[in-house]
Amino acid sequence: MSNSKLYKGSLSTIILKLLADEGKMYGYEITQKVKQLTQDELQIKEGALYPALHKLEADGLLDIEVKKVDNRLRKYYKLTEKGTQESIGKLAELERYLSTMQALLLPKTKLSS
Amino acid sequence: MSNSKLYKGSLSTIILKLLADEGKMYGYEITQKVKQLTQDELQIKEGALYPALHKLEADGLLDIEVKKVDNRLRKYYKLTEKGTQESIGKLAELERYLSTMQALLLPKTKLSS
DNA sequence: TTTTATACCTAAGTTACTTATGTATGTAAG
DNA sequence: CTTACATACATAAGTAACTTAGGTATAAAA
Repeated sequence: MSNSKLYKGSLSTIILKLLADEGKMYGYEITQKVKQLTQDELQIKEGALYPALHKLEADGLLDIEVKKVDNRLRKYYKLTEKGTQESIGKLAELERYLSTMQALLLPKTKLSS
Repeated sequence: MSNSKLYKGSLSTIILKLLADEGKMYGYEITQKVKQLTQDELQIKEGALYPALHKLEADGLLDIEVKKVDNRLRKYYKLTEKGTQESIGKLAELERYLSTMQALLLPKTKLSS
């Protein structure tokens, strides 16, 4: 993948899912976590990530907590209650999409008419 | 789904896959086949389909054969040799994407740290 | 005769990315 | 010691791939 445009539309869902799992994360950490979980297959670009985080925050799905670690700034994000609700819905939608795509790809790979 | 933008980037792969399965299809038939295979979950819009077909043809992946059935025009598309090759690659890429996404969604749904 | 289905088409608008840049600190390498 | 790489944030401009909205035309159903 890496440069495949296939994941378009799923970035915010990925972010919400990671935050639901990890509690709180900062931007750079998210990019590294995604790389790790996907074995470098999916590289979240900073130019995509930060605007996405800002939008999720503006929509009231995320809260920010700024910390200074090693004299470097970190902006930790965590889900609001609304964000938790939204993450559930978005995850369900993404999972439905994935199985829909599976259904599209399977026929004739097997033995159907 | 229906209106979800999640499938962005996968339309041409879907077209190639269907043609690999069915041999030849016309545009309208493709929209109906996708609806049927996905139980109305995924609705290919004509505004997306026809430009995609034209592009695939321009790229030398599809051949056209025009037929008149019931006094109505049909443009049947089928894979060229190049199109067959491309469909294999695109399908592999899409399948890799799907399992990558699965990998992203699984952790913490289970019992991992 | 109006709607629905079949069958094609394109232009304009939108969205969500990529690419390219920029700032700033800390660490490793040469 | 200075250059490159990693960490950590950010935005602006460009692009791709859709959606929306319109158009033409025939046939069947209401």
